[in-house]
Amino acid sequence: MTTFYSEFQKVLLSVDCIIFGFDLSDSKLKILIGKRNMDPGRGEWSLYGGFVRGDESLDESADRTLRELTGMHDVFMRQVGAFGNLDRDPGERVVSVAYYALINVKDYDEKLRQKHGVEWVNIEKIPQMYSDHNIMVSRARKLMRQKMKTEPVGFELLPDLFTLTQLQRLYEAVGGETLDKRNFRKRIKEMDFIEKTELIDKVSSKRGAALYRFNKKAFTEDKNFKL
Amino acid sequence: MTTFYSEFQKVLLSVDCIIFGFDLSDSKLKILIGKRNMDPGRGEWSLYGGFVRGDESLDESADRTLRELTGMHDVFMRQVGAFGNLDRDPGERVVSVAYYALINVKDYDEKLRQKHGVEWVNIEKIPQMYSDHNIMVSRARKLMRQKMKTEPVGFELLPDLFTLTQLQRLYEAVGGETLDKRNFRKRIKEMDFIEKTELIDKVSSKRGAALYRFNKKAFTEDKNFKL
DNA sequence: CCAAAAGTGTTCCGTCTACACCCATGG
DNA sequence: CCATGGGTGTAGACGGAACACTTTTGG
Repeated sequence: MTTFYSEFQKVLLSVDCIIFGFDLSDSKLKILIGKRNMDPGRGEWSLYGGFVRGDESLDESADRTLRELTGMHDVFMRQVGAFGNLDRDPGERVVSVAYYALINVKDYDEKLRQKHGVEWVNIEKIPQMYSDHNIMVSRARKLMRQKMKTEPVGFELLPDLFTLTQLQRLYEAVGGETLDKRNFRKRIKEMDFIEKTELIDKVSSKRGAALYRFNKKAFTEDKNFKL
Repeated sequence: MTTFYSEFQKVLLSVDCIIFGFDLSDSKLKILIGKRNMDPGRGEWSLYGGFVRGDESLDESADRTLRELTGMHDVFMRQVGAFGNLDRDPGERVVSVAYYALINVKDYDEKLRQKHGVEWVNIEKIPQMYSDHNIMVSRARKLMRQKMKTEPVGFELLPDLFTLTQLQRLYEAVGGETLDKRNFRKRIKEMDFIEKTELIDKVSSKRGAALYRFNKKAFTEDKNFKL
């Protein structure tokens, strides 16, 4: 390979994933973190991450890392940014590119989760983490909240079929404030791409709640979203 | 130095700067670009950039790069993101972190500009550029627009003293739509941190226009912005 | 029979938008 | 004296926020 820039120093590149999930049982937004099992920083809480290979783009590396952890593919992911302070890694210099992902918790194989030693932690109760990971999380959260408000990505955090109350609880968890039920439902009704099905969910309530579905196809043609 | 991760491949890191300026003479938003003077891609239009040194953080590297080009410091800069597609650099692999900056055009020494061979180009008329630089610009522009709407950073693009018409033209250029003069001024009047001075600008009009100033101190105490 | 969640409209208020004329001055 | 940009207020439309009761059914 031709080398044009040989006089410059190279650095190690890693990706770190902020994996958001929505816990339907307690209506809390959570992320996956675990105890670091390598030096430096062994034993500290940490995001799941890995090094970027020479044969993959940053996005591909993030995809692969997430797949390693969860076995899932075609997951909604967005870059948070690059983190490159000199002191961010006590060993040698590592620049890390953070990504956030939105996954449906129920699609995540519990076995895999345990194997990797990660757990779902309430976004409001994230412990002190390794290096700059807390900063990554707060930046990711801000971006994710912004995205959720302006684009229909919240459905990535829910099952294919969901009740309106579940959807509302999700938006409440993300926005950090309770919402008015009637106003919320009024807005939903105006979005044709959120379709009511004939199915009834009898788990979460005695009376039963209508199940809804996000029609991605209908959205691309439609295009008006605001929550 | 202790080496923890020696088995992983390292990559070259660069920063690229999207430098926004507002041209008061034609009320257009512009960025600084030049013809690339190194291989690969010699002669193609390109953002100004440079490689990250081993002894500086990413933010510091972006600062330094901007200072090299403009001689300016304490400039408003924000990271756009990391760009790391495999094919983005025809030579060897280079991952680039893009930053955007907002500068007051008149603070930029014309001699320095010519020395570096860069010019101000209307944001609406950016030519095809080297590698993924066009993508960087469009991403930067989106972030910058968002920032301008929600935080008082537009003043970075103007002289310390400015007329309301200049401010309005700036927001029109950024938003891509003309604004109503009376509504615009009404909003300004509600922001106490935009202070009217006793000074009159006689350059841009015969009658003369009041000059305003952004009071940064008053803002941090105040905190309500919406344009 | 009652606890618990689902479902459903209307009114009010504040915000945003549209809109037109007089003023001051340099040339 | 007129062309040019500076400066000012109001009314109507619209969208967002507040708000309470009935329904269904499992236990």
